[in-house]
Amino acid sequence: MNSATRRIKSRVKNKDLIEVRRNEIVKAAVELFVKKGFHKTTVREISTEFGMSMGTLYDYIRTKEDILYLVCDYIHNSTSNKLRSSLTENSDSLKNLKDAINDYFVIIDELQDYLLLLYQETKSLDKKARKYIYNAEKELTQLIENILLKCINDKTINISRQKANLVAHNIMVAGHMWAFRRWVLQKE
Amino acid sequence: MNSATRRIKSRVKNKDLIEVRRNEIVKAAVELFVKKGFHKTTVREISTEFGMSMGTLYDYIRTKEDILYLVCDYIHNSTSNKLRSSLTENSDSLKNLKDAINDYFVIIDELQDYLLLLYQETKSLDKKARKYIYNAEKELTQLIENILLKCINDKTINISRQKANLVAHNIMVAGHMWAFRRWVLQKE
DNA sequence: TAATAACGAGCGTGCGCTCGGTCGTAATAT
DNA sequence: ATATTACGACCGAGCGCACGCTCGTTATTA
Repeated sequence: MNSATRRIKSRVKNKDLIEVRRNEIVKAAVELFVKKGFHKTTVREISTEFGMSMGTLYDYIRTKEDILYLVCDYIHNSTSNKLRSSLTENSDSLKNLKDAINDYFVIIDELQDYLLLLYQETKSLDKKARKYIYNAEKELTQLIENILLKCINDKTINISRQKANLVAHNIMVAGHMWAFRRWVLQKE
Repeated sequence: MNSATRRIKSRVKNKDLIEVRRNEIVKAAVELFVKKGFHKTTVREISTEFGMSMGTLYDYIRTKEDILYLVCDYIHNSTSNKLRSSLTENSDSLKNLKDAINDYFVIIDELQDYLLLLYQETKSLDKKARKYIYNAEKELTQLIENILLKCINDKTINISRQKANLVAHNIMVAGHMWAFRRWVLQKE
C-alpha cells in the first residue's frame, strides 16, 4: 500500500482486503472516468461495474472524491513504475537518455487516456490531494533530469546544469502534447 | 451574432437583445467556469452573478450545456480575433511569421485560464458542438500555416509544403504547453 | 391594450451517502 | 465434537438535498 491509499480512512479493518477491494474500485472507476468523466460517473455505476454494493463501497472510502484521488494516484504510479522498470543503467550515458525518452513516449502512448483524465480532473481534487499529484509529476520529471545530468557530467551533452530541469520539463510536456493532440494528429 | 449562437434556440424574439443578454451570460459564466469548473458551477450562480433571474436566463438558452457551448465559442473567438487583428501584412514574409508567433504567445499568455478550460470541458459537450470547437481550433492553425506557406513560397524557409501543417501544429502546441505548465514553470 | 420580456417559487429527479440489519466464519466454551 | 458467542464484511432501500428546469404571473414596452 502506498502513501496515497494509506491516507484515506476505511471502516474495514483487514489491511490486505482493503488493498484488494480498492484495486477493484480503481479498476472499475478508471475505466468509467475515462469514458464519461468524473462528474458524469455515478458512484452507483462504479459499484455495480464490478458487482459490489453501494454500502460496501462506502466501507472502503469516505467520499466520491476519494475515488478520484485513488484513480489519480494509480495513474501516476502506472506511468512511474513503467518508466522506472524500463530504465536500464549502462555506461553510455547518451544511450541511456535516448532510451529513456523513447520508452517514455511509448508509455505515454499506452496511457494516453489516463493522462488526459489526469489533466482534466485533477482540479476537482482538494488542495492537499492536488499537491500530492503535482509532486508525483515532479518526481517523474526528476527521473529524466537525473539521466540528463549524467550526460552533462561526462560532457556528452553540453548545456548548463541549471538548464537540465527546464529541458526535462520540455521532454515531459512534449510527451503530454502527443497525447492531447491525438485527435488532430492521428489523421496525418 | 456568429454561427454558434445562432444555433441555440431562444424564446426571446428580439435578436439584438439576445446578443446583449447572451454576452452577459457568457461573461458571468466564463469567470465562474474558470474558477470552479463547469460541473461545479450552478445555473443559479451564473444568473445571480449578473443579476438576472433563473427564468430569464432560460428564456435565452435551453440547457446548461448551451452555456458551455457559448463559452467555448467565446473563448475561441477571443483568441482568433486577437490573433487576426495583430497580423499585419507586409512584404517581409519571415517577419510576418515571427510577429505572428510572438503575438500568439502573448495572446495565449493573456488567455491561459480560458485555454485550460477549453481543454478540460470540451468533452462535456455533445458530439456536434465538440466538432464545431475542434474546427475552430483547426481554423486557427490554418492561420499560422498560411503565413508559413508564404515563407515557403518565396523560399525564406526551406521545408516542403506538406510539412507546413505539421509545423503549424507544433507552434500551436508549444503555446498550449506554456499555458498548461504554468504551475511548474512559474517558479523558475 | 396587445405583445413581449422578466420574474422566481416550486417541481421532479437523481445524486452522494447512511444505517440498521444479515450472514458466514473464526474463536471460545461446554 | 458441538453449541455459543463475537466479529466484521457485506448489503441495499431510502434519506435529504441541491440541482436543472418550468410555468403562471407580473412588469415593461411600443
